[in-house]
Amino acid sequence: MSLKHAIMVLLETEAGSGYDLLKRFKQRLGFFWQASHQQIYQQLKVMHQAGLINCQLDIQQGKPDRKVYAMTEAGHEELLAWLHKACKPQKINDSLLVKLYGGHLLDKSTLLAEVRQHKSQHEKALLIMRDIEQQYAQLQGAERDNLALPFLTLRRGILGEQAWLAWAEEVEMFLME
Amino acid sequence: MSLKHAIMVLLETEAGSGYDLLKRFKQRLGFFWQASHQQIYQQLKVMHQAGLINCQLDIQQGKPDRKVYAMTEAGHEELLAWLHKACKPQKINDSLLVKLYGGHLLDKSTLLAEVRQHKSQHEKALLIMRDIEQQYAQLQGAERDNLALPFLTLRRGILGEQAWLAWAEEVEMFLME
DNA sequence: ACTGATTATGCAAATACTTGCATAATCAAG
DNA sequence: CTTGATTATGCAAGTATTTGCATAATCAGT
Repeated sequence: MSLKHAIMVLLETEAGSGYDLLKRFKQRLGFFWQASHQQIYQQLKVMHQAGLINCQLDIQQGKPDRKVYAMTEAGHEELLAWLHKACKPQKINDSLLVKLYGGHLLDKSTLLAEVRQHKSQHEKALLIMRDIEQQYAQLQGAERDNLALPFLTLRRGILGEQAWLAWAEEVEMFLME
Repeated sequence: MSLKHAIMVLLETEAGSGYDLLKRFKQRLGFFWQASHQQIYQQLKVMHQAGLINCQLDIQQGKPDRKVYAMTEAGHEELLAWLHKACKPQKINDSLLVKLYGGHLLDKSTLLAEVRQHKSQHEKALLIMRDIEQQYAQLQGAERDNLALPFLTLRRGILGEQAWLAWAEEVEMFLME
């Protein structure tokens, strides 16, 4: 399982609470790793018990206390071991394609409507990524160098979305006939 | 959950055993829906209990008996209901990208080796899909028309793999510096 | 003052998926 | 004649994820 390792990649750079991590997932890994708040909180508990991370209570008035987690030496070693081990190819489970495969049971206009709905989501995602790409383009020196790898993961998102949209045009062409 | 619905899309066209379905998943939906034999057998049992499919024993000598499943009326209705309902965007969890994001903890040559390993898998997949595309291109008339939607799902695979490989070149360029 | 979004955490139950094991026959190749 | 691949099915246990519920304060807008 790799939610554990995704969390550690984020904690390695900076300690944080479950809620912090939820936000970091959305902002930084969201295009290629999606995790819900329940997954994160449950996983943090398990990882804490396993000694991969430690926890410091940040007592706040009024608000519930924040639990700030940080990597332990054992966690760091586990992360490095994972990084050195080959990872499996991504598992793909895309219900839109299953639906399209069985689309002869549906009329074209229904399929078209759904494809277009998905298309607008992908367009939105692409715009956001393009925006981040622009911000990166304006960086210089060490700041830019430090973000080289995250930038490459962003490029994966951009190229992936472009391909999705190019495909959607082929689908639209067919369904509008 | 949609494994259920993927199975129904396959059973709708033709009845089959768990093993048949396993093969159909690999050959037909494999590029966008992956299911293991345990998943399929367990799911068939559940679906049978729920009355979505029925089961006929095909007694064979020597070999274990085949259980041949077919759609029931209730299953057909459930499938149609699912097809008419909008589906969620695909959930993406790609550990290679998590690894790359945290790649500053690793040396470039290690990352490069892993990316190249994945690249060869994607190249292989693309070749297979290209081959099926060629076979489709030679079809004519009704046979071709019947496969129009499966062909579009194949196109998704091809465009997706091409984008993946284009991205891999950017990554290699950076990692070879 | 109220409403709804955001911050912040969590339990419990249900559902889904993976891993490891297990059986057992047929068939093709060396 | 034996080895390994393919056909064919499944249990049991462990791990992971989803869904629904629950609490409670702050902050911005109306």
